[in-house]
Amino acid sequence: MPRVRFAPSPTGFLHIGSARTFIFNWLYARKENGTMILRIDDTDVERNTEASMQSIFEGLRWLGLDWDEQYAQSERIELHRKAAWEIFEKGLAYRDFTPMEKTEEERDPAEGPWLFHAEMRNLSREESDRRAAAGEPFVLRFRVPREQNHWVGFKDLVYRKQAKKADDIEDFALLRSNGLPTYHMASCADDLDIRISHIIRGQDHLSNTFKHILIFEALGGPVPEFAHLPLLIAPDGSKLSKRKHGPVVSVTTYRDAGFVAEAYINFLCLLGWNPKNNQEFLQIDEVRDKFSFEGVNRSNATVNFSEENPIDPKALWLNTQHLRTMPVARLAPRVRELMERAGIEAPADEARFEEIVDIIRSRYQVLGDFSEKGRAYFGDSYETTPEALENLDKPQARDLLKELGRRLASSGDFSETHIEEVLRAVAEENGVKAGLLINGSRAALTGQTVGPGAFAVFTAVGRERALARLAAL
RNA sequence: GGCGCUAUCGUCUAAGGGUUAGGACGGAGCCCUCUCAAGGCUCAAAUACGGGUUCGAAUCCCGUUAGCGCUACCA
Repeated sequence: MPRVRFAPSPTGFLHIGSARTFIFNWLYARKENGTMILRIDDTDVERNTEASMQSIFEGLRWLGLDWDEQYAQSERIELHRKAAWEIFEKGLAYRDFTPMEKTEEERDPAEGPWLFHAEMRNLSREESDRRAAAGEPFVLRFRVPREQNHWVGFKDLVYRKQAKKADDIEDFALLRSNGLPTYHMASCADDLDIRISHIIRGQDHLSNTFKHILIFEALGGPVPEFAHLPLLIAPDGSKLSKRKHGPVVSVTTYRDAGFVAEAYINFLCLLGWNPKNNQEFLQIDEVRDKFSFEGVNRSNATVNFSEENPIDPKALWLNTQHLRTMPVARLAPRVRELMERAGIEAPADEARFEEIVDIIRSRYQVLGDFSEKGRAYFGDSYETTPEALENLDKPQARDLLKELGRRLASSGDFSETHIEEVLRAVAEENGVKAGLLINGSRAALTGQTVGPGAFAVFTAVGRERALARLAAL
């Protein structure tokens, strides 16, 4: 059974690319009956913040996807260190006493790639131990094989066969001069210890994988399977960054814009993956059932946003699809919460509340529409638009609408069919087109010229309010 | 600079030797209609470039170009 992990480093909010990586890990774990692990890669004490950690959890909580085990790397540093020294003891790593500044100077890209300091790589164990004992600072470097034609390879589940000459890999660091493990060291030691079977992550790690394989092998552990995901990029082709692209890169932006998590997950899944059957509107369970790395493509996906349209239109479209089709019982609580925050006194009765939501939801795009365009359906504080006023100001409109109200008031029947009958009768008796009263009703009852069918509007607004609004004309 | 990855409509993508290069979003138009949506129909819109291989290439190979990634004692 596969064991997969999502390993964010808490240096910012939950990035949409990270969210997608989480989702793909989750999809695979759940599809294969595996284990989903959340590992916080918080080894960089300089940049980690508690706030960032919270925002990652906040984002994941909103997405509503779960995990089975959780670890924090910072609590496992001894394990990483032990692993590093194990590699050293096997002769596969060595101490490099070169000061950091000197190393930096020596690395001149124009001169070609830097691989290692020969003197340090060749230092005898005795000399190395002696200098270390004397307190001289060092970094522990991996001794990358230097025989002619040594290749490191693996088969990526998405990018297929990958191979690299060892001579194109520098002797990378395992332990810093302060004794703390580097990312490569910590990550691999943990993956081995936690028995990760599949590493599913962004393609930005594809090149790093060669180093990781070297570490896994040096530790004698099984080398996990790898699946790299194409990256999410901005319309200008650069990678998504908060500094450059602003809030579009944070998942909370979409939550705040009124997305239902189901829709946003759906959108993210479609970036770099497809079910091969042209289906795009999918529930997470369907994606899970259809998921395979075969369906993941290899080129980066552009998130389509601009100044004028900060939200990808396809994401918006998916949101409308989910909004109008998801079980009302699932949608209603979210709308309820929104109403409370907006200070709208919605009906307390849940069945009644759901009825209203169900009637109006099919023309809304985002949750916020319920508290904006939907005000009149839930409470009495709403504005009447100039267009609606025009409809009411048409000759006879107000009088006949009042008359309609009186007739409805005198009847116990408030069904849509009955309302329609009465309305058409009033129109006919007075020699006006039904449209005058139909559009007038909508204007009178909601203050708007757009919305559900006029008779449904009566039901949605409710008898008491509807009659009051007609009477008040 | 070195190494690696990638390249189909504006965007997400399908087609892994033979298709009028398909679908979706977005755009335009028509139909439906009590409004607005939805829905149905139609239209515009793509194989980066150059060479091969082949009877035949979006698909395979090579090169060019472009983008991205790695090249840190960051992750």
